[in-house]
Amino acid sequence: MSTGGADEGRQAWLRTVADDVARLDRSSSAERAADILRRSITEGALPPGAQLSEIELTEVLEVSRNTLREAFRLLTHEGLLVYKLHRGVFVPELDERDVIDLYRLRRVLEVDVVRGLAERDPELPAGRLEPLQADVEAAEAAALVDRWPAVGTANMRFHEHLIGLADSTRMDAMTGRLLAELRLLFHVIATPRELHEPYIARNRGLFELLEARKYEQAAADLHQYLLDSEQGILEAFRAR
Amino acid sequence: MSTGGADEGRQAWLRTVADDVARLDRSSSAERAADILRRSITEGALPPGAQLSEIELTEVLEVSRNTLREAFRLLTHEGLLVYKLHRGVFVPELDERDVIDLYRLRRVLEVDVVRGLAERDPELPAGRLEPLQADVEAAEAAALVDRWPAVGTANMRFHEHLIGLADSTRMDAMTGRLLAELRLLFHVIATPRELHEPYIARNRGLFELLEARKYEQAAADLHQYLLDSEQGILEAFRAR
DNA sequence: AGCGTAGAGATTGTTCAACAATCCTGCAAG
DNA sequence: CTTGCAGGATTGTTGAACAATCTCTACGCT
Repeated sequence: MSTGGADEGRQAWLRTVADDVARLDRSSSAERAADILRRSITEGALPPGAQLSEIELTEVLEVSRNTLREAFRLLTHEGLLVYKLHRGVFVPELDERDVIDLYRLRRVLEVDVVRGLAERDPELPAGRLEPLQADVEAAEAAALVDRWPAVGTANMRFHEHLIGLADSTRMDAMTGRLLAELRLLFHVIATPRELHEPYIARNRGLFELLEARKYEQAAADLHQYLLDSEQGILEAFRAR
Repeated sequence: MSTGGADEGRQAWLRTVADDVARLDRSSSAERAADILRRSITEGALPPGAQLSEIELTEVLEVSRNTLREAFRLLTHEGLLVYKLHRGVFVPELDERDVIDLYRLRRVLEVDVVRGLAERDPELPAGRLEPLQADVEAAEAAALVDRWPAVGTANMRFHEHLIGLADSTRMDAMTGRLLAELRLLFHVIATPRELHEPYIARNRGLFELLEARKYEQAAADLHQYLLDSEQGILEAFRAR
């Protein structure tokens, strides 16, 4: 086995392998069950307000009740399910106050991340923006073939990667939760095109501002962007 | 039964009762076990890095393994425990990067809350600051009798109530988690007095600024406050 | 008819005991 | 010094059982 290569290169290699191992290991029946349920919920198969019966799901997912309940707990703490004591678990029904709450946090966190980039610009390695670019292009490609839910997913991933630039595990965790709840909101909206289309171009604009290192303007744009997005969802909500 | 009283008063009364019921109903065994463990951890009986054996704890807490594992999950999502697959649960060992990460988030959230108070000042009902005042006084009283851990608890509660002013359930949840992790950090620090004492007066100062509705200055003070606090913890950390 | 109540049936909350899968330890071999 | 292999201990998962609670229906009362 070659011991060659700079220390830096070797560590990066090891880290990559460690990540892969962690991803494989991440089995655990409960988490696998949670993955399936998470997708069902975020993709709208389980509508808000729906109850998840334990007995039915143990049969479908082929896990025991105890394991299933552990999966429920996982999703509960992500905000994708709510427990009602002695009555079961339900897909939460979010209302306008939740929209406002979610967007308030999104604005605080995302704008701060972008603003913070200015200070640590020098230490940002090249290629750090590549995931953002990929998301922008994925959204544009999906729009060309009228796959609006896919556009929405790509747009969300854009924001996830944007937060990722901060290198803060806790921000990543919070954002994951916030965006999961946001996805919940999207399903009560009838017109996904009107909802997502305007933000394809805005994401590209944001990306180009970041690439040009105009962080302050990017932060200002993002702030307005999120205000507009919030308004759009609130209107769709009131018109439902 | 009297139906008298203003609507406002009646609602407050109902809410109080509802809270009590919820507290009694509080789904029991798993959460009771979690409560005990939470206290053991936040009070330092279980040091960072310690492993929690399932068998031992089922005997001590007198619950089944499944229930205990549910309690573990609860605490895991509060950040007070970490799971290592097939190896067990451990009290997390936080390092300097975690301190920086935690304080970055605290600054973002708390400063934003205070700044946001300016806009919604008119709709803030009177007496909203009372919990903060109580916390300040509790800290001062505890300091007089040299109970520094109690001072730390009161100071934390001050920040919890500060965030509470935003009326954001999600911010409350995040703050709960952040402060729980912070408490974890305190136990690797040998000198609780030096750690907490300076912030008794600063909390009072902050409270008085809020009372005087000088929100902008309060926000600026809080920002510096959190920077100083972060620095203090980092120094204690490096000197350990 | 309207209202409150009792009871049956279904669902969730919790426990227990057992087995499977994985990790850690110590030791022997190369 | 590293590698490979038992053996023992711990965690992961299951299924069944029972208790507690909720929902719904049917009944009786005013």
